[in-house]
Amino acid sequence: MAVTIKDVAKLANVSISTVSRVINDSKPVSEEIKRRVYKVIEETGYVPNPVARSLVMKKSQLIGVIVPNIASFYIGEVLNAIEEIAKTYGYDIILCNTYGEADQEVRYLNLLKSKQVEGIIFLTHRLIDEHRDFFAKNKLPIVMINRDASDLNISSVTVNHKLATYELTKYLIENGHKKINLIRNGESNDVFGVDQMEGYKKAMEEFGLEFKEECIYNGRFKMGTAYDCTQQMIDEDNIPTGIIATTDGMAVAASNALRDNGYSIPEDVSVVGYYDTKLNSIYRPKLTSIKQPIYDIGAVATRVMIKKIKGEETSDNIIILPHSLVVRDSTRKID
Amino acid sequence: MAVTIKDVAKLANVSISTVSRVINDSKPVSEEIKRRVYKVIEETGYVPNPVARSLVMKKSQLIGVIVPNIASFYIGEVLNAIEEIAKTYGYDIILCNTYGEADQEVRYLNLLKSKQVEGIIFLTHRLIDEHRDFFAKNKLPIVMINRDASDLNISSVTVNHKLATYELTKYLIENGHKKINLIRNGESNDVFGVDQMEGYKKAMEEFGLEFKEECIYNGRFKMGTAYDCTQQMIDEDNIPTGIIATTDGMAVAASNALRDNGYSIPEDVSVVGYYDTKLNSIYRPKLTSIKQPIYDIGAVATRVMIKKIKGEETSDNIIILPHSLVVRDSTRKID
DNA sequence: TTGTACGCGTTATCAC
DNA sequence: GTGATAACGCGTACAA
Repeated sequence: MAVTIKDVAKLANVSISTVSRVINDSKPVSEEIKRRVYKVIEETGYVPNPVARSLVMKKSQLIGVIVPNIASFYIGEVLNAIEEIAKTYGYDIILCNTYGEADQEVRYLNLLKSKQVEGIIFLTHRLIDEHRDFFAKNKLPIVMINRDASDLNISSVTVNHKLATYELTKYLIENGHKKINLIRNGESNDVFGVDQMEGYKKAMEEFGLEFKEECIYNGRFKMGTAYDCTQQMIDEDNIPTGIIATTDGMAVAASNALRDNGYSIPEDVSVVGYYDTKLNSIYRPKLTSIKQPIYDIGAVATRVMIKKIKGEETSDNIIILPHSLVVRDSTRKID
Repeated sequence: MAVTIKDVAKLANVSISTVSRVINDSKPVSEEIKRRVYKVIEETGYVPNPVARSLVMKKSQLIGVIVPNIASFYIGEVLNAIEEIAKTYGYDIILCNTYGEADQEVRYLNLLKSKQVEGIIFLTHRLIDEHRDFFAKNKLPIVMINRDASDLNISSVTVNHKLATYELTKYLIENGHKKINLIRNGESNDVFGVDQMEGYKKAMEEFGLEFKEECIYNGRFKMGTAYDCTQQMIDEDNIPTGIIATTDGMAVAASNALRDNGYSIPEDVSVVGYYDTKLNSIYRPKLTSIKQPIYDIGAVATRVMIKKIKGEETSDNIIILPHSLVVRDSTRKID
């Protein structure tokens, strides 16, 4: 059996409350007794039981994190940040992986709540009614990553996806591209896919290029879907001079599909990615992409979360972090 | 305030104990009362408080997981598996990231213990005395991944790294390679690096090739270190016909270093990886590598953990999962 | 400054 | 079959 506060009290010849005061520094205790208690704690190796503490304090020092897929460079890096910052503030994280399934997410929201987590950091693009129900019914602090949720009165940390996609499209246009296909995330209820399309559309129209539905391909955050979309372009004889993909991974998949069909990047087709993950130090040609402060996104989200837990008013409901266009070797100027 | 068992009892006009019996199905309760209780639970949305439950049961339904870096394809995939299987059995996981620092690992071992986790899945290669101390002093169920720890009487799930590296080396030798450099993990206290060297050495000697110290380069599980090692080979004019890297990522980095110096893969140098992560669907040329059942490693480890938690005797202290050599485009036969 | 006693939400032991 | 009641380990009014 582990040593409890009771044992410490007995050994130090003081009351339980005094021990509690010493370890929490909650009320003044005479130096002598303090020393005595510390000595016993030292000797016995006493560690307060966080479960009992949680029960009475109604605080668990736990933050729930819901993500769609751990095995992604982007999410892994975000998790690195969340975990690191949370630990700094004495919080631990409970990890929930959903494979992007909305009902799974809702289940985890409820499960985490029942586990008494003090807040939930939520990484998803799609929001369904059950999500909204949960948010409405529970005043649990929530921070969304990569998804503006200010309409739900939920804090979020993200970059401006619409603007970023606009810049990406604009860059291609300014480099002579006229036929540009977009592989976006086409899942229903997904604002990310909508943002991308709007950014793309805005740039096209701004430069007097026609927006065509058939240039929009719907993928699903999986490399395979981008490969298939690209194969479809080829099969449909709808090959553009530039392809904008939803993620770096999907840009890579698109590139590989092109290559497997005998096309060269960027000689035949320019391809751009998104997120600028570590993938870019791996794949050749290096991808032109939108660089995002991935670690910072996780770090800022966690700091906002901790502020909310502590009841401090957070100034903004949405924090937009800066992004930048990084031009590398997967794109070229055409005439 | 959340509704408690007390509220349910009152509303259903029964005692607390009866409610407890109903929700846990621990003792017979008359059908009628059961129905009444269920009805109240339904109406109030009552959910048992796991914290209170943990306190009395001394069980937290929590499994701690310690990993060196979340943002790695290998670890991400292992985590996917751990999370999925754990959830299946009603366990949640608390994630701890160490960046491979041993003292950080020890700190987390203690922290997790104090958090009342029921077991710890531990992914590391290096073991120092403080680790052993912890294992000796605590009878908490531990499962090690990727690291034989049977000497510490700790269960582990891994592949046979020595054999795998032997096979990799043998494959190169059989394809005419005589000068083969190994970029291994050279951190102190790391058995993985030792296994690799032994496997490499065994193959070399078996085929009558001299084992030379200067063919061993010490990296550290980071792509950058493999890049540097390779650059060093070039600078030292110690360029082999084949390079064996510690991980796929490091193989890619080595390849990129070679390319940046004007060498082609596999024309000038054959490069092989290890782990066969998703990287291999990305990088070109596709890497020859050792394929491992990554997801299964995590899944099996979690199942073993749950068995240990439940006190079921696990037959083996070490579970070796199969690996296989996958030949792709980064290696070639030479004369 | 210190100690007593209660409560947090459950489960489990005992009576009935 | 059902209901009090004592734990579980801790924080905290309240009293001293």
